[in-house]
Amino acid sequence: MNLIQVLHQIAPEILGIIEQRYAVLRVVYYKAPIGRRALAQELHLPERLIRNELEFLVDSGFVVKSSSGAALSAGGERILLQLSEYIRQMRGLSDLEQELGCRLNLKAVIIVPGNADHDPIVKQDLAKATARYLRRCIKDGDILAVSGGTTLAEVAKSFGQNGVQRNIMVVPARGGLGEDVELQANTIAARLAQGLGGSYRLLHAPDNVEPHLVDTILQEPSIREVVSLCRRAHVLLHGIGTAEEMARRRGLHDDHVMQLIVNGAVGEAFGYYFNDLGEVVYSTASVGIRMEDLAKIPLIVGVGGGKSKAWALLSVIRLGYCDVCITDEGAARKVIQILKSREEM
Amino acid sequence: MNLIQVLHQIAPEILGIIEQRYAVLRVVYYKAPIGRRALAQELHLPERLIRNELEFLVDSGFVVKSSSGAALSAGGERILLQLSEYIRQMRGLSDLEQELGCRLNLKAVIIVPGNADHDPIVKQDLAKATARYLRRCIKDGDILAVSGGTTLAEVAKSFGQNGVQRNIMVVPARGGLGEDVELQANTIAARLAQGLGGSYRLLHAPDNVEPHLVDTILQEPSIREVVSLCRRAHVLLHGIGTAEEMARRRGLHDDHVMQLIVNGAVGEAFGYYFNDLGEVVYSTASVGIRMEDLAKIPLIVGVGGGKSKAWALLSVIRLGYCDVCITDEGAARKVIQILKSREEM
DNA sequence: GTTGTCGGGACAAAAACGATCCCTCGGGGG
DNA sequence: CCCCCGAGGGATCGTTTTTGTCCCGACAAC
Repeated sequence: MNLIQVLHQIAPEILGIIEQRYAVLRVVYYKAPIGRRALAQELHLPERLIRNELEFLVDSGFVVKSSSGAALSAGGERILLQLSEYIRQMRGLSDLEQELGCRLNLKAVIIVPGNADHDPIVKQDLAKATARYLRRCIKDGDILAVSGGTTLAEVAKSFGQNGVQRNIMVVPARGGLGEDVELQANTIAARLAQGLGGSYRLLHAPDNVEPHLVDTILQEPSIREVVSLCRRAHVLLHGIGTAEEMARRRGLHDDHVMQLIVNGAVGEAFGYYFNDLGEVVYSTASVGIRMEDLAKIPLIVGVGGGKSKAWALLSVIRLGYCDVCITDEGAARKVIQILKSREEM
Repeated sequence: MNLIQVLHQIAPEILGIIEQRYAVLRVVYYKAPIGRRALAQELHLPERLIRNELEFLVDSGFVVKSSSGAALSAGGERILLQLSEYIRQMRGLSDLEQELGCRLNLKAVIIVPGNADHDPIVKQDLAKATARYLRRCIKDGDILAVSGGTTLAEVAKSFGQNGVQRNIMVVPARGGLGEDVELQANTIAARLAQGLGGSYRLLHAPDNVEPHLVDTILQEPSIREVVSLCRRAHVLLHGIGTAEEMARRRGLHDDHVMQLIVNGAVGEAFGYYFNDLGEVVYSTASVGIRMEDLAKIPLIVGVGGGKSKAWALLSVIRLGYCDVCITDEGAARKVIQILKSREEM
């Protein structure tokens, strides 16, 4: 029995204290400089309590205050990092990771605390965790294929700049999709390449294309080349989204979206829509990576958080083409719950 | 940086909570069944607080209440054991053990939390730790020699009964001394033998004997045999006392005692009185083990707690004939302090 | 039977908390 | 250049929780 378990039993109230203090630190870190009131609103805690916490943190030297609000000191950032590891343990996330990995046959699972549906900061944590993982597993000479979406955009943002030039090629795994340039695979590929100190290619093609045009488009040499790189990727990083979200981003009509949902579509990946058993219920023609290419990619990393994405995660993982899953506590617990309820049936 | 250090920084108040809860558990364990008021008095805490603590502990199932007071449940004893290890870590006793071991060239150091001078329960903890250590290191066929004193009496008491018969011989390392039968080496040897499941011999001789009579007494076969066993002991366990305490127990006159103290005597072992540098300043003739026999004993364990015994401990250890030291936090910190102040000089 | 201590109930004092105020100040936008 | 917003700090005040104390009936030991 380790210290955390003992504490759980002998002094359960302190875990709340720690989590609260951790929550404050974390928000200050991500939102610095931030004032008491904003902090209180963010954390749904009374302002006075925030004041006490801040006072303590300032006295301890973890937080510095300026006229524009509170920010973490260097020591604060250090302690936050340390603390986050123990928070994971406290919530039993290490165990949860093991359980998920075992049940779903994954090479690795990384779970960050919280629920991205309710707390936007969790998405940033997720992104940071993904960035850390990527930095660790990408080797020189690798080709990294990336998809789009808000989560991966966050990953790219959290990457920062890496001065060291490395021989890494980042390619978008899908074409252009929807409106927001920040969420495009192209944009993300470029950002990630910067962050990793590598180079990148752009895929100048729409993702959503008339089936009979796919072959024509692929004859265009610049597109062909990128797609071919993509299919030889060593690592594929893709954001996992709900079917509905993806269908809307693709600009499908409302009734078409409804149709998908009625058919049980919960997840989407590279133009294929799955039900929660991992069966394809609909597919759109797609420039970029295709299902049959996935088998050849040594490492596929799926990223997605929030309880609402649990079914999507499950469906994508069930496909068997996901080796590493990076998600959050909300989604992970829901997935486990779904799996357990299925066992009982 | 481990969890405890992180907690120290991020939430120092919780260490207090833990220590307090631990203190309650410990007292309940040693004084069961005990009531709120007695508990409050013992711990110097307000009664109401004790009530809250007890309520929590009862709800958690660690404590059971009867009409005669509170007592630990099986789960409570388990958690207390677990907790004590972490308390050691919290107070940095593991580090302290290492430091002492290193500075004084000891094979092993065991330090229990607290100060036996102020809190009698610490002596019981010390005894329990000693018992645990003995159980671990005594092998079949060993001869164990023991001295007397209050601390060792406590060790014997805490040993309990061990049903398993083993081939272990316990012999007293010194003769009879003073009045109280409970503190005699003979009594303790007998008790320890029972606890260890071994056999014992008694040394029917006074410890304090006229010098010219020593040889005569040693001619008595029953005495000779025990002393000879003693000198071939594999393990020697001796309680460390202050020179003054031992001199008084030996029944020396007040002015003689004063003389000793003026001469710098701070520690005593087997009839020899040392100053704090480990030099012999006085010796009485002694039946039983002698200084020159110590070198031949493979494992010498010294036990003693309380800040007041720091100098005695230091003097005995400085002799070089102590391999393992079992003491408490109060004494250990004082010893370190003494050593450091000497370095500065 | 007396006595001491047990747990539990009750209650006032005190402290902590929570929700708002107000004031001052600095920086960015008009 | 000035104004205004949001920052921190301090203060108020009713409410809730915690704390300190006392008392009571019960049980066990003497």
